[in-house]
Amino acid sequence: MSADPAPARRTRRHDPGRRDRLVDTTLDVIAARGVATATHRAIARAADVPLGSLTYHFGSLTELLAAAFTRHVDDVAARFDARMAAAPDRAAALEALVEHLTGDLLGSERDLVLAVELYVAAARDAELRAVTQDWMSRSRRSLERHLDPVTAREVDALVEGLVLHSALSTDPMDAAQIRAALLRFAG
Amino acid sequence: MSADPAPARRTRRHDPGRRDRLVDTTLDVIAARGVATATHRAIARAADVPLGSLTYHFGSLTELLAAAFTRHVDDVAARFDARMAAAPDRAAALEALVEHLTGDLLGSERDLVLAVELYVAAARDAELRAVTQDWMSRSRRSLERHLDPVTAREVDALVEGLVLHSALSTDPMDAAQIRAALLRFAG
DNA sequence: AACTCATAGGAACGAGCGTACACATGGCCA
DNA sequence: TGGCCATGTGTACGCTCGTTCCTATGAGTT
Repeated sequence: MSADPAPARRTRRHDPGRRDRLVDTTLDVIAARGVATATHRAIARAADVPLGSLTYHFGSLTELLAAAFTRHVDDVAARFDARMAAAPDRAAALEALVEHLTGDLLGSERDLVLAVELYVAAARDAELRAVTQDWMSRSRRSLERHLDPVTAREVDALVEGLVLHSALSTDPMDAAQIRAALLRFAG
Repeated sequence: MSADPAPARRTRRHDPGRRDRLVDTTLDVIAARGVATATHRAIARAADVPLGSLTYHFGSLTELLAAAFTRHVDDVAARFDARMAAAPDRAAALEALVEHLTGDLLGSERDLVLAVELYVAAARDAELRAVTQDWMSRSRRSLERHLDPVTAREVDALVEGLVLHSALSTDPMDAAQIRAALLRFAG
């Protein structure tokens, strides 16, 4: 302990990509301790940049949070759509959906937490709600590659419930139970 | 404007039931503007009591929020269990579930908002997560009056998803669509 | 009537917050 | 080379917050 006080960094002027790294660090902070603790100061500390750097690159904290969640949603939605596009038929699409849900979303503590934190933030902030809605609609469009619109919508709601359930329950459903539920519903 | 400065209330000492009214007022504030705005000061203002009164009756803000959400969950869970108990068979139970969901929960802006705010708060607070888990398990037990445990669990997750969906979507499912989804799943 | 103590009331403290702003720096172009 | 200006930095302001603390009051008891 009591290490040298930041010796390496010094006059790191004109740091290209800092804005990008701030977005990444923001996601890290949200995933680690929740959107409520994602303050300018906490993010600045985690990214090892001065406080003023945040308000220089982002006009407000909400703008930064929106940028972070947008990046995350883009990432997850793209992965999901790739899975759906690669599925040759409806049965394969359902298996790919199970894989996405149990592997990508619920398998990664980080992705699960980020999803719930986004729900949380969106519940009260219109700008973040737009990000959530974008995610929902992209997810539904991916499902509609193989499912009819009505089913796609219902599956989407069920998926949201399973995510919430996994995050809040002490005794969450395992992969086999989730698979059974989805197949029962849409199989 | 510039009305008399609180003329009626004056030396309202020994106010019985104030603790209860504080819990109710807390729910009102949460429903109106979100759990993030439910501060000591906001609640005190809404209840027309001095700030110190809150910390006198509740050791901390979290304790007050937990008391408020507990009261709400008790209320909703009791209403739901009454519906389930009154249903003579499985088909009637499913109709009662639809009624509860579209009428009680989603039909009341207040109840819908409170449900989502509880999810939100529970995501980061262990004490409030216990309240959520209690709600989930009571809801599941009510469903098990007519559904097997596996189905009850899956229906519970779907209901959570439908609640979240209704709260966050610009284009939420209507009662008929929700009924169709539930019946398709468990009917 | 005197006493007591649970309840009520209001002010104050220290901390953390978003944001604004004045100043420093150095890459880039004339 | 010299100067401009986008970028980087550190400090400070004004605000709200949860909580603490001291004082006042009056209902119930003796």
